Amino acid sequence: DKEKFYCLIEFPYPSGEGLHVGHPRSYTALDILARKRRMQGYNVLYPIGFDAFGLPSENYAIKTGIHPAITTEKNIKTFTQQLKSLGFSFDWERVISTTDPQYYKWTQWIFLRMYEHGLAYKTKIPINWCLSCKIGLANEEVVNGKCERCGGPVEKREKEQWMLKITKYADRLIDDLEKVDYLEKIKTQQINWIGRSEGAEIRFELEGGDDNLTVYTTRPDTLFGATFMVVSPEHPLLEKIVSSDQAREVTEYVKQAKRKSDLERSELAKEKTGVFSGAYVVNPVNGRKIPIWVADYVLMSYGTGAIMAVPAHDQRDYDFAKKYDLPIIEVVAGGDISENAYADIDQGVLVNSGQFTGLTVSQAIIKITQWLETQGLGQAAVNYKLRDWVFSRQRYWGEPIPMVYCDNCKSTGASKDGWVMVPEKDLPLQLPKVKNYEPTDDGQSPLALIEDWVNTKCPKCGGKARRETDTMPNWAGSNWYFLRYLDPRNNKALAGAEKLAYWAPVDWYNGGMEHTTLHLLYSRFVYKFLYDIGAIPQSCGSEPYLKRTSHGMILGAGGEKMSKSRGNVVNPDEVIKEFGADTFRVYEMFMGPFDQAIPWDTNGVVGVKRFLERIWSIYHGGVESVDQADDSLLTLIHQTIKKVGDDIETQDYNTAISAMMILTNKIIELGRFDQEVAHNFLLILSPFAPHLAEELWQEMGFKKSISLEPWPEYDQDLIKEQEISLVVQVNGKFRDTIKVEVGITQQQAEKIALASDKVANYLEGKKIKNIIFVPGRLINFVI
RNA sequence: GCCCAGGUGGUGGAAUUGGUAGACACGCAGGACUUAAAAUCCUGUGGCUGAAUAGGCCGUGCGGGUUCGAUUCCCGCCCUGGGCACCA
Repeated sequence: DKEKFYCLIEFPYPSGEGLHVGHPRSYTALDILARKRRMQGYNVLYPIGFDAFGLPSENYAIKTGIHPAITTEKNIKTFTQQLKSLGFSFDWERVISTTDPQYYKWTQWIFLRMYEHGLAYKTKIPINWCLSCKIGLANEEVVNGKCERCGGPVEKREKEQWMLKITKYADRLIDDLEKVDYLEKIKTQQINWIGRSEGAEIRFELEGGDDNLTVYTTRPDTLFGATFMVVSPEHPLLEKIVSSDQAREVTEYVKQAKRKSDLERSELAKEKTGVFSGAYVVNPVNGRKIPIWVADYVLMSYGTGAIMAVPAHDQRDYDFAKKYDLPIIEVVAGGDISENAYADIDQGVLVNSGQFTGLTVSQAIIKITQWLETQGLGQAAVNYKLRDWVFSRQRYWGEPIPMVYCDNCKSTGASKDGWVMVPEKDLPLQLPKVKNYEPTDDGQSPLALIEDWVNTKCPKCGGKARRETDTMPNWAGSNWYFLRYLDPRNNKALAGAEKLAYWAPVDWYNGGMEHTTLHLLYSRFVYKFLYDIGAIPQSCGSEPYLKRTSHGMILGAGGEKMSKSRGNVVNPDEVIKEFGADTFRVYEMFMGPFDQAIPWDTNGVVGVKRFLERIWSIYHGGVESVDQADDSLLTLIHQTIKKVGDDIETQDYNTAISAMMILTNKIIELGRFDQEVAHNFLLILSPFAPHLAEELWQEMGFKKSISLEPWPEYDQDLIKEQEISLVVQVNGKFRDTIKVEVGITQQQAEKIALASDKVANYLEGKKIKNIIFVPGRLINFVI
């Protein structure tokens, strides 16, 4: 009947390098919170697990021939031992690994439900293809447009991939942010990533052909200013419309674009490139003939892959028009288009726009869209930056996608596209053993070579069928892991309804800012889907995480990212061995503001070590233990209880520790303390330095663990200061402070302030024009 | 190029409904203890000036602005970190 509190950290990928000093930053922070919440009487869940599918294990297997499962098991053991040495209060009974078939059974189950609901589909999309290795590459493996393994050229190649329709949830992923308590910057990043925009789709007739070209624009009001059209090099109509005399040039340009990575395409943004296709469209509003260009700054993945270029009112179009000497027609007055495009939408009036001339931009957007609709030339449309999620990988070390392809079912119509689901009773579809972990020459996963696995019976018609050989990305398992913790051994469901109803959603989730747009968004999507199909009880609500905070990265000593190649990696085991687990924990919390990146500094660890040793000595006769210590210490301990408690809630761990250092220094300065101070200090210290606090607690004669004691309350009356020092300024410059009673009035303050010699010096012979009094803060004489 | 953060002493940082800039810690300097060193303890420590723990001036990335008063708010830049899919 205790109130539940579910706090969560992002579970680690158990890499071969072992625990990084960055991992414990987040784990310690929420361990402090978990311990405080337990002391406050909550039923706390603080679980840990391993996100163990992934590229590094697979690459290691390719290099050494050691099965990824073996590597993974070994790495998990190392991580477990390292995590345990830091004294985190994780629930070790609930440990999960995404590579466990009993776990990924449910990852596969979720995929099947998505397929059933039309959210999983196959389509052709471009992937990175290494021309010499003849395999598909992850973005991360493409470095400066070259293959990371062989250094050879990489190009884009179309490949059939499973996709998840996250775009269907785009609006809800934005709107529901109102229901949750995330750091504002996290919400902003997500909203910008989803990138909802409203505009119009407009059809342009191709000159001398039956086809038409549809563009998406957020500025339909500038339609009269469209002087050319740009299609992306991947546009499906391009081949058809290109004129014979431009064909060679266009083909060459498309080939070049294929070689460029997306990063390159964006880095070369300053100098725009493009070629004329030789074809024209007709502007529906004025019948003007408009040339069609091809340029790689237009992406097939956004909108329709084609834009109407309005150089007068879009800077990129402007640059392009200047470079290729294309006409620039002003249709919104208010700017100076001789220098730059005029893109302000809040002011400006239409010119050169026929019947729409004279309208404001916002009026024109509505009127022109309406006009397009009545003419059958286009309609209002919403677009998102967010794209559907590519869900398949041509890799071995991932969850097999539980789908079977059956020609027979396709021909009979039993399956529209030939794909048939593996029945739930056959899950988990286990990853078979292979001899070779390399993808095949034609870019298929290594699973494709295992004939007796690939060839199977169709679950629907019993005929010959072939299994899908792609596997899922590493995000598949990490999207829902927080639900499995609630019921980790359940083999009837991903988690039982009662357990879900009790524990879900997560109350506080902390993770890296780098996961804001991928993991965090993907997992919100998956959770919403599970909620929609009733796999999660209604009472849990439609958001997985009520609160989301983020920690900054820990960098190497020089402020650079820690990496093997830079040789600036700090091994947590060595720090723990030399300084102890509590020092390690407290240092990581003390080193700087929790949400910001910060360089590691071994010198700083020394200060924390001294702090903890001073505490030890206080409790070992270093100061006198008296019946009742000074009032000033009593005030300070209560102020510290408040400060530490508040700071844990706002994640200002560094100032909480600083407050405890101040308390320590005060006790040493006084040379004495009493039982009340001694007890309370250990209680508030215990979440930060659990080993030390527990040891001292036991030495004081307590039998029960300090972690089971209640969190101390502070006394409101005791923390109030009776006297304050009021700042006296003359013309805004600090001149003196005066000791005054808390509730002093302006008249009294003026009197005391004017009596000060220092102040009088500055006021002598001057006329006081104004006096500003801020109660409890300052008094300022303006002369 | 786009989105999100950040820039304060020798170093990590503290302080924001606008109100004493530099808490706490590291480092450094001086001292105590020691045969000596380490550890520990004490004192000092933003810069310039000054005999001064008297006073003065300067000082929170840069340039402007608002204000009695700006690290904090506004405008324009520069630099660093995280993310990226040129988002029309």
